[in-house]
Parts: sequence; structure tokens; C-alpha cells
Amino acid sequence: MKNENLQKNFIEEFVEEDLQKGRYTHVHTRFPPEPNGYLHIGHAKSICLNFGLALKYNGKTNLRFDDTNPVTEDTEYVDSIREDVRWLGFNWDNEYYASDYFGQLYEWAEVLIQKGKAYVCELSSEEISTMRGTPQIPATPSPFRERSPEESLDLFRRMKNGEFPDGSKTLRAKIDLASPNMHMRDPILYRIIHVKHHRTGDQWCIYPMYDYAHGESDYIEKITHSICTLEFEVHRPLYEWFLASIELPLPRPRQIEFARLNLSYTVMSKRKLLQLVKENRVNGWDDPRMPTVCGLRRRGFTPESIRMFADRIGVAKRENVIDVGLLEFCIREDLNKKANRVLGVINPLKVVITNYPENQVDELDAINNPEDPEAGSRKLSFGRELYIEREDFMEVPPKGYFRLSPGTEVRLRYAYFVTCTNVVKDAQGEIVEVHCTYDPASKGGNSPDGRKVKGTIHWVSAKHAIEAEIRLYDRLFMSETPEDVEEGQDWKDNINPDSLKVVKGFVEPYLANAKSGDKFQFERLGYFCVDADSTDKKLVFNRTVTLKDSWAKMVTKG
RNA sequence: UGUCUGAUGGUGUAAUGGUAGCACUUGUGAUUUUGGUUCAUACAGUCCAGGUUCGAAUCCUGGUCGGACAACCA
Repeated sequence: MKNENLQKNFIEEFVEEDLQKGRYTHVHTRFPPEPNGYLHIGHAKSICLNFGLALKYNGKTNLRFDDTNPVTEDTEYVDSIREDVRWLGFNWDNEYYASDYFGQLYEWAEVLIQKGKAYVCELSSEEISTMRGTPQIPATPSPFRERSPEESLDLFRRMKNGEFPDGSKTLRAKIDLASPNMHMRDPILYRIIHVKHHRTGDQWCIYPMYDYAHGESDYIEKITHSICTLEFEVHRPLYEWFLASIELPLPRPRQIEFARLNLSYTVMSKRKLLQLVKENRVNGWDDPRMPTVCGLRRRGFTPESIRMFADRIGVAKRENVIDVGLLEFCIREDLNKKANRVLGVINPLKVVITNYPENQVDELDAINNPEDPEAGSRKLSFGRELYIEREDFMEVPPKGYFRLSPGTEVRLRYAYFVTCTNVVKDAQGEIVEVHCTYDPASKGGNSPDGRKVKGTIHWVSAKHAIEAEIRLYDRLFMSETPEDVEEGQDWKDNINPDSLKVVKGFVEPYLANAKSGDKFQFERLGYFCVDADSTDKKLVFNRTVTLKDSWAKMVTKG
């Protein structure tokens, strides 16, 4: 941890240099989501970066909603974004909306027109597009390009006043039609959209484009470092052109780009995530298989684990694909220290302890968390009839199998040594019950004669256990790179049909009062959390992640 | 076949002209009342070719390969 903090990423180096050279006297960042979708783990990287920078350099961070397109945006998203950022553990210094600046942005647009740096264009979007040229061939000038500032100003004011229909006119910057950077070929600043805005209502019918609005919003908020993803690198000259052309006094914000997060076995684009939701491939944005912040939260991830993840993946400019295993590592790492251990059986097999008295019940001590002495201990009830994991019994065990099989002795965790004496099968030959004898002297899990057993397995008392629904989640995609597909194939062909299995299991009574969001380690199985669907009558658990399983690995390797 | 940008173990990320390090993954071993945790240990890397230099991952030249960009989206 100490080393990681000493190690500076390239953005921190820029920041320190800027501070040292006196370009800025402080650090002020912003996280600028568009309220048209839910935040995902990629946004979380950006959030940790922006807020982390402010934390590290004693600066500030704004939450700014980039709401310049009323067609796709909604307050529903504003609320979820706020909740997610807060949940991740960050508090913004100011909450702003690009729409707060529509007045100022409009005034500056007039300034640009007056300076002869912008004009009202009456070309349709198709015409603009075909006249834009290609990277090698320059654009052909709009016939309206040389129109006088006075005429443009008049038209622009009338655009604002709602005199023209959608799409009939735009305000364009007058830059460089031959620029190899397509963004400099007279980009659009304003378009006409007669749509109610989620905050400004019907006050405006012209809306600024991202390139124009973003940098000026940064300037208004006195942002020093405007951090964004790599695809905006090409936009930087434009970002700077606007600031310079309006002749805004220094200091101006500095845009710095970093490589967005890609995760193996995951799709991250908003469009694709929306499609998964719309087509019911998942159960909503907060489906525990989704890489959304709300999905991860429901899956049982902690804010700490996500911050740790953001910390470990680092920040750089090169394209990257992070192994989703790292995210799994982070949640295990965090939950290993925090989650209380419990016994739960998700694929039950009945066990009868034949030499255990019919109505006897033992109360046994169980440690809540060996990693945390403060967590204390609890009592476990033991009875004649139990459930164990079906995988923990094999009639014909392979070499190296430490668990229960005919004639072998294992430890029931915190309880007794038991030896399998008999197997009961149904007509189909399926094992329905296993009979064991127990050694009363081994109470608690140790034999006074010092004899050892290789295996320790978990169990629940049939009489005391609570039934629960267990949702076993696996990766949503079978392919490491779901978007890479053969001709004629679709990324959705890579969806894992077994990404969710719902089973009926049994858990110890200790969990009767568990609340939505509570997290536990089911010993030897994994980390589980109580799902929001859980009720007093019916417990529902989500499997967040399995434990590392070196036996399973050995088996698959053969 | 334009512009911008990048290239370090399997995956990420450091080293800013001076011993290529860290994490995850993987292998092996120890400990263990979770085949978990923890601990130890091992494998494995500078895209290529030239040049500058006592010395190059780092600087220069030329290649190669990857990514982004031609929405009235952000």
C-alpha cells in the first residue's frame, strides 16, 4: 500500500508539474456523467481517479451532470448516479449541471459569432455529413460560411426564440475545413431540439454540443484537470480552441486522457448493457451479473473492494484488458477479513448418524471469523440427521479425495469425527442418504487420542436448518472477449447460458435474522450476500464469488 | 493508403540514461478444525532493426503491430 501511494501515475506527474510550475495553485477535478444510463465499473475507475486526485492533493471534486442532450437524459439516472458515487465512498464538493450554464454558454456563443468565429448554417445533417470530406479530402465549405456576424447573430437569436424547426439550422464554429482532424472541420456548437429538458423544461430549444459545453463548463467551475478517456484525445484541440477563441483569461482547464477500463468476460458499453436489459438477458440494471455499480453492489461487492481494484489496475494510456479474476481477488481479499463464517449447504445430501441418540441435541462452539478475533463465536446445533454437500461424499473416491466415502472418517466442522458405514440408494441407483457413526469423544472436532483426519466438511442439522434460495452466479459471458466474434456471429452468442442457477439450500439458524445486503462466507463454498428479494419468510442469497478451490482445479486438470 | 496515440513476464503496472521491480495469475512446499487464509519459493518480460553513449526499457532514425477519430451522442 505504501509503495502504491508513492508510485505516481502519469496524471499525478502532470498535476505535480502543473502545481510546481505555478500553472495552478490547487487541484480541482470533476466527474462528469451524462444522466442517460447507469454507472458501471469503468465509471468507478474514473470516479476513483478524479476523487482520488483531489484527496491526494488536497483539492476538490465536483459532480457535474453533462446534460446537454434532453432526448436521452432523465432524472431517474441522476438519482442512481448520485447514489452510486456516494456508495463508492466519495463526497463531491459541488453538484452542478451543464444545464446550469446554458445562459453563459449562449452568451459566449454570441461572442464567437461576433468575433467571426462561428456562423449559423442551414445545411441538413446529411448535407453536412457528405460535405465533411474524408481525412484526406478537405471539406467543402458551407454556403453559409461567409455570412456576416450580424446576420448569424440575428439568426442565432431567432433559433433561440424558437422560430425554426428541429434540424433546420445549426451554429457552427469556423475553424479549418482542411484539418486532418475531422473535429476541426467547422464542428456544430448548437442544434435545435424542441424537447423538454429534465431540468430546464421548455426554457431552451437550442442545446449546446458536448465539445462546446464541456470545456466551457470546466472553465466556469474553475476545473484545473479535466480527466477523460482516450477517445477524447482527438477532441483536445477543439477543447482548447473554444477556450482560446472566447479569449477566456487564464488559467484554463487542462484536458488529460487515460485508457478506459476493459474487463475480460465482460461487455462495458452503455449501448450493449442497455440491450442486455431491454432484451431481458438479465433482470435489470442491477442484475448481479451486470458490471454496473448497482449490479456489483447487489452481487455483494463492497465499495472497498472496488476501490482496491481501481487502485491495483493503475492508470495509463495504453489499451488494456484487465483479468476479471483481479476483481474477484479484490472482493475475496476484502471479505476474507470482514465476513463472518457460517455453515450452509447448497446441494444437500442427507446424513444419518446411526449411533447418535434420537432426541439429543448438542450445542457446539463455532468461531465467527478466524481472521477477526473481535467477531466472537456462536453456537451450532447438532442432531442425528444432517445435510452435507453432495460433492463431499463419493462412493468411489478418486486418489487424493479427502472427504467422506465408505469406511473413511472425516471431521464435521466444529462437531465430531464421523465414519461412513452405509449408503442408501433409490430405485434409480441415486444416493439418497448416507449413514455414519460418530465418535462421541471427538466433540468439538478433536479426538483425545490424537488421531488425525484428512478432511473437514461442513454440515447443517436437518432439524434446525433454515431453507433458503441460493442464486449461484457465474460469468455472464463464456468468452474472454465477448465482442470478438466470427463472421455472422453476434456478441450475444457468447452469453453463458449457465450464468445463473437457482437452488434450494439449507443454512444454519444463525442466519434467520440476516438483512438484505449482509455478507457471509459459507465455509468452503464462497462469499454470499442476502439479496433484496429476501423476506422474513424466505431467505435469498446471492453467491458473490466462490472461494479459491485448489481441489476443483486438480480435478479439472486431471 | 490521413491525423492522433500507444507498445515492459500470461494480465496489469513501475523503473524519468546507471542492478528491469511490484501485484494478479500459474507451479512447488510449509502451516491449517475451511482443499480457504497465511507464509516461503519458483517460472516468466523491455515489439523489431540500426544509431548515440562507458552505459539505453528510457534518447535519435527507420520499420512492425495495436487502439481512437469522419453523430445535429457524450
